[in-house]
Amino acid sequence: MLDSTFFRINVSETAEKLMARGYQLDVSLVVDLETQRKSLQVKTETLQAARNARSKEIGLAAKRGEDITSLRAEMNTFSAQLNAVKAEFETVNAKIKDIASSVPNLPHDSVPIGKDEDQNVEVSTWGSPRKFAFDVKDHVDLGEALDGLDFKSAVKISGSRFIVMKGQIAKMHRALAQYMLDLHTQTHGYTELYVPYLVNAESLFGTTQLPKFGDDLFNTNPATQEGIGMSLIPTAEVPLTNMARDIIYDEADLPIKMTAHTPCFRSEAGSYGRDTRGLIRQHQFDKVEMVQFVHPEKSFEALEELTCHAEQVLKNLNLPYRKVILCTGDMGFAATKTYDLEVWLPAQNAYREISSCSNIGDFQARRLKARFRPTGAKKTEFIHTLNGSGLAVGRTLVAVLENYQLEDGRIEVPAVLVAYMGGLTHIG
RNA sequence: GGUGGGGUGGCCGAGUGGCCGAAGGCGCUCCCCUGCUAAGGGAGUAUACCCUUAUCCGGUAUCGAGGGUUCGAAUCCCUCCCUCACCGCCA
Repeated sequence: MLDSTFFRINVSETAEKLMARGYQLDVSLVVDLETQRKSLQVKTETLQAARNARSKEIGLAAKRGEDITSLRAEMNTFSAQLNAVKAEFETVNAKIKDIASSVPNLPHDSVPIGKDEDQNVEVSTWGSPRKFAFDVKDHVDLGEALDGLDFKSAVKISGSRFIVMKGQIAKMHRALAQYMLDLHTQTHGYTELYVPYLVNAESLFGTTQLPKFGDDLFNTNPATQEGIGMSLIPTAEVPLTNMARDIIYDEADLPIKMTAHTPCFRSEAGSYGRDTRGLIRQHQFDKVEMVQFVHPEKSFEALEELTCHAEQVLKNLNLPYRKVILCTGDMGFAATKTYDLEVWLPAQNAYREISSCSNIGDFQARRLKARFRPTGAKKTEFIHTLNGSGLAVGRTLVAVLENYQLEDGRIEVPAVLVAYMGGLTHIG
């Protein structure tokens, strides 16, 4: 959610920036509603002040034993008037909130203008794709041959876009997550959290999955009269970032760095037919997520740092990757700036997204009421939130299988994982 | 799942219709006093929004959430959420 002053004072500038993202803001509507809101609020509060004063008088009169029936009657008509104005005020407010919560964040000035992913800009590449002296297999063929990936059983049990992993491949999947957590907690300074996988609607609103992106979620049955049950988390960003909801931190508490390994559940509505083969796009996948709460002046610095933490995993696994900065048209709803890390997949002969690291600025914090008090200051300020995958575990497994495959179909275990695999150096 | 008790400021805790944004205590901040320490005295100490060039002042809202009754609700009524205790069940 953007600050309301963006809609009052800098409307045209705001609209222009949103245009770069492909969002058209109805400027005159916004200005009109804001003007109405302002005058209705003043009106309402003035009437409320009058009502409070009169009520007090009635109380005193009654105490003196005076007759108050006429005063009461007078107040009844007054209240009717107040309620009418109040209702109008609330209607306008609701409209503004609707608009405000569907407007995406403003891109940072350093973000390239562009329409879609084709206009993303490569920042750097690391490592060079290995040359294979044989025909490479993709992770599906490799995993099935090793009896480690069982798509058939998953379809039977749940449906498409699910996986059953077995044996050493299941173990490697676990090893990858463990390794990532250890790296982030032991050398990158994150605190490990274990969090709920089912979250309520307030949390989803706070991290901006709601109200716009509810279709991407798996929901439990409506549990309340409002019809909103709990939802399976699409990413650990939701529980982690909501840790800050309704909190006022001391300035000295910042930065706060958290990581968690969780499954993620996505309905993948609207991606029918894309990545239908293999583990790339699943309804359920594991991810190690990093989240930071930082001082507003430090958030872009923190984005660089957080992205490096994700890169470090790829480097330590010796997986070639490239880093791209997303253009305005390809960024997520809440982000001010996003780096994607794309890992090399030999079988696809392409780089594929394996991590996405974003600075959200104060966009989530405003919804979350996540604030800090600058040392010595009276007023609170919104913190900035950041999140990034470090990394998507399933896709990392894919990358390891494909990049570490041997001609005979066995998989070499990356050096840093050997200890996590009980000393095993090869699978198969 | 059953029965009963609760949700009030950073924390504890008083408050059953107006004088309550809220006593008192703790904590914290500042000041005074005191060789040091300890003790003592005084003042201050929620959040958001509105008004305001800004500050001060002032206004509005918030006592778990939402709705209702009333001229007026922390206080009465309804619904929901959370929590504690005991019982049952149980990874």
